[in-house]
Amino acid sequence: MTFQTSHPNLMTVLQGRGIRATFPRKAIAHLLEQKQGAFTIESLSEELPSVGRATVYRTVKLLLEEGVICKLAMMDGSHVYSVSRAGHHHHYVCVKCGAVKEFKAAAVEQLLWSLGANVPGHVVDHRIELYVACDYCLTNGGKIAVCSNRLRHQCWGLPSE
Amino acid sequence: MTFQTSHPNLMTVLQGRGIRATFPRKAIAHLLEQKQGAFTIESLSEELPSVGRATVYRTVKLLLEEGVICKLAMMDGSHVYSVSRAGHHHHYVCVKCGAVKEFKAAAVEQLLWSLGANVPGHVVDHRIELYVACDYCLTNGGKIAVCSNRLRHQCWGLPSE
DNA sequence: TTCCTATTTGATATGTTGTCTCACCTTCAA
DNA sequence: TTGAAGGTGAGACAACATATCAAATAGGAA
Repeated sequence: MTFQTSHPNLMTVLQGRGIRATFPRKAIAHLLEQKQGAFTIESLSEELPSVGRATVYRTVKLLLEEGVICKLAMMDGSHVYSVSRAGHHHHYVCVKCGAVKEFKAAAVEQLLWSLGANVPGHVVDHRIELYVACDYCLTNGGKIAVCSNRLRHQCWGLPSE
Repeated sequence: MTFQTSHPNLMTVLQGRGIRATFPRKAIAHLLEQKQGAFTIESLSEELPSVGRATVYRTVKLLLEEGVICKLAMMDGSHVYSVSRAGHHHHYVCVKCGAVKEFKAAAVEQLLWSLGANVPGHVVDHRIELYVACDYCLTNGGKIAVCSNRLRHQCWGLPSE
């Protein structure tokens, strides 16, 4: 398993791909460079009141398409975003404080590949998320709540007969 | 990998858990027993015009809490539901026709367990979804579209430095 | 069977999240 | 410096989901 934290200047990377460096984009890119955990579009919008809501949505969509941020599904189905600092990777998310960490694990890809071989059809993509209670939250009683009611059961089936 | 298809009478199971057998619930349970693939709340609502929309939402929520259906995240972040026919399991979803199949794979659980051991904190839950183009869609050119624009890249990071 | 009450329902209001439109503004190459 | 292509903000609109509340119902008690 590998963790990555460093990343180059976002706006420079985007300009290199032919994307115009407008004021809102620079502001968002600058903000994202400092983000450690997960964020929502609304939180971005609140932090940048001078940027229109529609533009925040548009820019986040652009950044997703460019692969510099990731969209994560929380346990309750809501979404958060996080800056993508590695190549293809997966996430673990603290269900209490919203902290997101990336991990890469060759074993995961290997396993998915072998699962894919058993699936009738052609595997196009996959999604893996680990939901955790992080060390900080465990030792602090989970007080830094961001996403309180996200801890819910899903996919516990009927007893098969 | 194991596939499961049979399931007991839904409403009976729910009654056994102290849930009242009202007309709308019976209607929804009956419909779900016949569902093979994924469905949305709107589609359920259309199939049951005599049941109020709010009640469909409420009942789906109830069934989720009871674990008899699963909520699946599609690649574009939208949601579909499917009847949960096994115990803990994962899904593969056809991104063209929306067909959903469950699978169980001990290897997955084993791997996730070992990943969890490397994660700082306590793993609470996980989510795995495989997105596929199913056999039917591959041989039929994917014409039975349900979820057309769901085939999109996610989580392709910046080159790490 | 009838009655009673807690639960459930449907209609509708409201909230949340995201997209669309369009007049105006900005970027950046020539 | 200039002009065209592209981007922006405000607000309308759309899709999806929850809250409210009077009326209806399920199902146990009598």
